[in-house]
Amino acid sequence: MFDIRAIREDAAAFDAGIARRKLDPIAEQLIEIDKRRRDAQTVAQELQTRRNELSKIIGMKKGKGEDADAEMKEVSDSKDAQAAAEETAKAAGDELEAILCTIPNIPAEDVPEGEDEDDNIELRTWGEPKDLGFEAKEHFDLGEALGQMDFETAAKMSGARFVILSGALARMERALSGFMLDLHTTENGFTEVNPPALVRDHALYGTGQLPKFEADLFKMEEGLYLIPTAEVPLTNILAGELVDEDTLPRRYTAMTWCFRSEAGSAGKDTRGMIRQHQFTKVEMVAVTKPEDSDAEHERMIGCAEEVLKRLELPYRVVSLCLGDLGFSAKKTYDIEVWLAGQGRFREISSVSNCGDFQARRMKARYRPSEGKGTNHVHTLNGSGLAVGRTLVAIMENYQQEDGSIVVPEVLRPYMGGLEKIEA
RNA sequence: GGAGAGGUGGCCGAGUGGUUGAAGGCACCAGUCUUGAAAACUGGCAAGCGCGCGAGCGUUUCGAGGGUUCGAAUCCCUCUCUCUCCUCCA
Repeated sequence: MFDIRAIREDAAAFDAGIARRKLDPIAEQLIEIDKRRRDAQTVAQELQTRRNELSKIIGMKKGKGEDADAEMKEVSDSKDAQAAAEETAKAAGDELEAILCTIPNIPAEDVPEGEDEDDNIELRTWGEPKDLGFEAKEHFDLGEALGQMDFETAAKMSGARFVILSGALARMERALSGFMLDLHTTENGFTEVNPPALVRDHALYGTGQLPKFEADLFKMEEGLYLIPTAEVPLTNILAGELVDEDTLPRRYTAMTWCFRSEAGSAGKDTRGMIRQHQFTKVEMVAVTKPEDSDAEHERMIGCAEEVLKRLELPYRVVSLCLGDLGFSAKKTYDIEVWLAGQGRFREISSVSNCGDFQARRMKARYRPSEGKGTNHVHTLNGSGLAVGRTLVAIMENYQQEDGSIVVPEVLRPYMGGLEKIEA
């Protein structure tokens, strides 16, 4: 969401900003609607001022037992005009918001040009894909051979894009969640949160999933939505709040299930665990002062990378190009992990700085220690990491020729000392 | 699912039609006092929007939206959210 006053002050900059999102100029139209709103509001306010004066006079006169018919007539005569002005102002305001809330965030200056993920810029790589010395298998072949990953039985009860993990693989998913949460809470300064997985529409509006992306969500008959990411409940902790500056930054982490209908992704990654309707993710959310969000962004991507370093999984970090940038983000780094079975890097984390875009939508503000007034906070979110995909990465990179999976060192304490997963 | 009670400022909490933007308290800021701090005392302290170059002026806001009235936090209606009890349930 954007500040209409900022658009008024520099319409060209706004249009140039959304042009990078391939959107046509719209500032002029917005300013025209806003002008209508303000003009009507001014008229309504002037009429109200007069009405307030008259009311006081009427009150005084009646108190003294005097006649106030003239004043009362003037008030009733102005009513229609005032109501009309108020109606015009409200309609224009609604119209303005309806447009503004569908415009994506303006990209940061250093977001690279580009159409799609092929144009993302690689910033760095870490680790070297191991030469296994045999032909690597994909995770679903490994998992099914182990008898611990069952798509067919899951489909029987839930349909496509679900999986049943069992035995050591199920335990490894749990181990990964625990490992990640422990890292973020004990070393990275995040507070662990166990939030609701069902949220109201306004929470999704606040983070930007609604109103444009309802098709990607699962909606309950009762009106609640299943969260597509813990970003929604974690960021909404500050919704509607006005907090003191010295309580920032806030850093939250949570392990939750995420639910996505992925309506637009039919045909992609139909096999395996890469793209599921339900998956586990450890999420990080930070809320900062505006001047701190860029540094927080770098910090957060580092927190996510640390997970992969400790798991000794090769990865690379890319900066998303304009065409690949999400709705609410002004800048996003993705981490792509090496998948030996696929022989390529695949997204395992996405870390975004949303600036004040979400904060405006959810009215999350802070009161500066010095100076007057209030400011909107900045919000950031990032996966740390997608647990299911991390499991996939471990299986493919740690696989042995006999189909067994070596358990990464750091996970062994979480798995009762288990060193290798075998059929 | 059934019954009831409520939504007031950053927080708590008074307030049933006429200087109530709203008592009081907490928090916060400034000052007095103090070697310093605490305590005590004094004063200050809402947000949004509009108009104005500006000091500033105006307007709105007591969950949301309608209504009654010259005038509504206060009365009426609808909606929404929260809480309590019963029922049910992990």
